[in-house]
Amino acid sequence: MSGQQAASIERRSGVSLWRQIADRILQGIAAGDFAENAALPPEMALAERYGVNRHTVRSAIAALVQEGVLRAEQGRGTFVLSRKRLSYPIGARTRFSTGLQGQTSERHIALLASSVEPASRRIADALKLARGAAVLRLETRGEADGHPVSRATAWFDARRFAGIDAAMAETGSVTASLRRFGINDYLRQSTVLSARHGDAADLADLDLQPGAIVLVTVAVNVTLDGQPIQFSESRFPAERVELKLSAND
Amino acid sequence: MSGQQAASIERRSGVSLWRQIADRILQGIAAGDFAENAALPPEMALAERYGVNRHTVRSAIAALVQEGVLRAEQGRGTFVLSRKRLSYPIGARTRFSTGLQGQTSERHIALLASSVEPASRRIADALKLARGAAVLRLETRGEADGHPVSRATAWFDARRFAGIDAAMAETGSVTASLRRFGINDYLRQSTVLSARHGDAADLADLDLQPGAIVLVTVAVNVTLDGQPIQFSESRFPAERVELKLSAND
DNA sequence: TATAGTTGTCTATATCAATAGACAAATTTA
DNA sequence: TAAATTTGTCTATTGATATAGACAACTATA
Repeated sequence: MSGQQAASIERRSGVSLWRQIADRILQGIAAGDFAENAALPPEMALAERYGVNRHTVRSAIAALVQEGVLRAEQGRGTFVLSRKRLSYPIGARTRFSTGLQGQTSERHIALLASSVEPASRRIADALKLARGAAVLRLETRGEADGHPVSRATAWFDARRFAGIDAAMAETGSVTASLRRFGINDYLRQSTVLSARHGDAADLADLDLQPGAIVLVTVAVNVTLDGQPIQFSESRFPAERVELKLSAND
Repeated sequence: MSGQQAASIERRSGVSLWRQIADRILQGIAAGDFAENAALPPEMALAERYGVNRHTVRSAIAALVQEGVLRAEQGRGTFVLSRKRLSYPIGARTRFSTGLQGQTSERHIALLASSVEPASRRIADALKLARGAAVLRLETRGEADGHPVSRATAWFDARRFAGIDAAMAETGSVTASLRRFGINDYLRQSTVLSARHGDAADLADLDLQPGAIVLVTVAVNVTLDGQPIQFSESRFPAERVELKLSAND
């Protein structure tokens, strides 16, 4: 809960104090401890609150200014720029574009790369294919109002969905692409969720700073009669996206 | 996906190289790149793989030995101790004990603290109470086979559920405690998921090292006719728990 | 227009993090 | 037994991190 954070700065943890303080400030903004568009407490006050030197606080602030979270103005103060976290709904009918409707004015899926490869055991099992069967792998990035909000790797049966990469590149939508293959509706069969630090590729693709956290979902989509059609792993930047799980639908 | 991690060690990120490499090794274990009970590659090989000095790898390994993830034996190698991630199911009927059945031999919820407080706007809204109405806050820790797997803060209507703290302390179960108040079944209405670095209190309660990631769920439970009875925020250690979202029930 | 409060810049010092090289100690293999 | 492999320990050097203090530059306010 907000306000519950005690003196939680850890030394000798392998994470520098300025990065820990930057993370705490981010949390504070997310929790509402630091209001948007308002001034942060002065550097000296923050230094006392966290039990560190003013210069250490300055390093944290400099990093957040660099990330576009804060704006510092000499003589006036340091201000919180407004940036709401997107709420990405996950349920039986999880759709990228539909899910973010109302929160963004524009969104689409960009195809970064695609390739055909033999199915690993994990993927073959999920798609109910023979091990080693050809699968089409799509590397995609979800973008909303020009900002990356997801980075996904998806696998399809290469025989059944030959050319879905071209469809994705053209339409920018999984739903629209599947429709070209006669699939007008599909359901999410399973979702497994975890979190970790983003790796270099994720950080680059999602425009994140080193140390940023990504939410990871591993999901299987099926047709209405339960036939698996898509296996995917998606990474979401935790600082910009939260996942809203819908119990029903 | 596993094996896809490139040279993702970032310098000058505020996160030390040895901590990043320790995290990478943890990921590698989770992803199956490093098999359990088997030897890790030699320190020199890891140093080359990650593009750092052998001593830096040694620092990472030392940290993981300290955390109980690895065991190093002079002359033989460094070995991965077995520790599977628990898979915690989240769905319409999310139950702590039932959900972990089959994965652990023993599990219960320990009551750390409880207090009565006026409902904040967020809690009043979720529980459909008047703002400032008395709510009972329970601080709990979920434990499985003696290891902490969750840390939750839950709020109940203090009038309707007076004494549920004592019931929790006695039964170690939310489901059993609610039964004493005439509630034999309940559903999860909503779950919102996010992730962050654990704060000091979380780290202490969940027995985590600084820098560890926690998965955070904010959920509302309701009776079968839709009456909200519980609002809760739970923190799960990402290195030990994954969340399995069930589409249906 | 002073004055107080705030961010920005500079110097200096101590500790941590990372690299480099050498060799010891223990284990496995030929 | 000898050689090769692997972890453990030591010294030394460099750069990043953190602390400390002083003062400049800028803004808002009395």
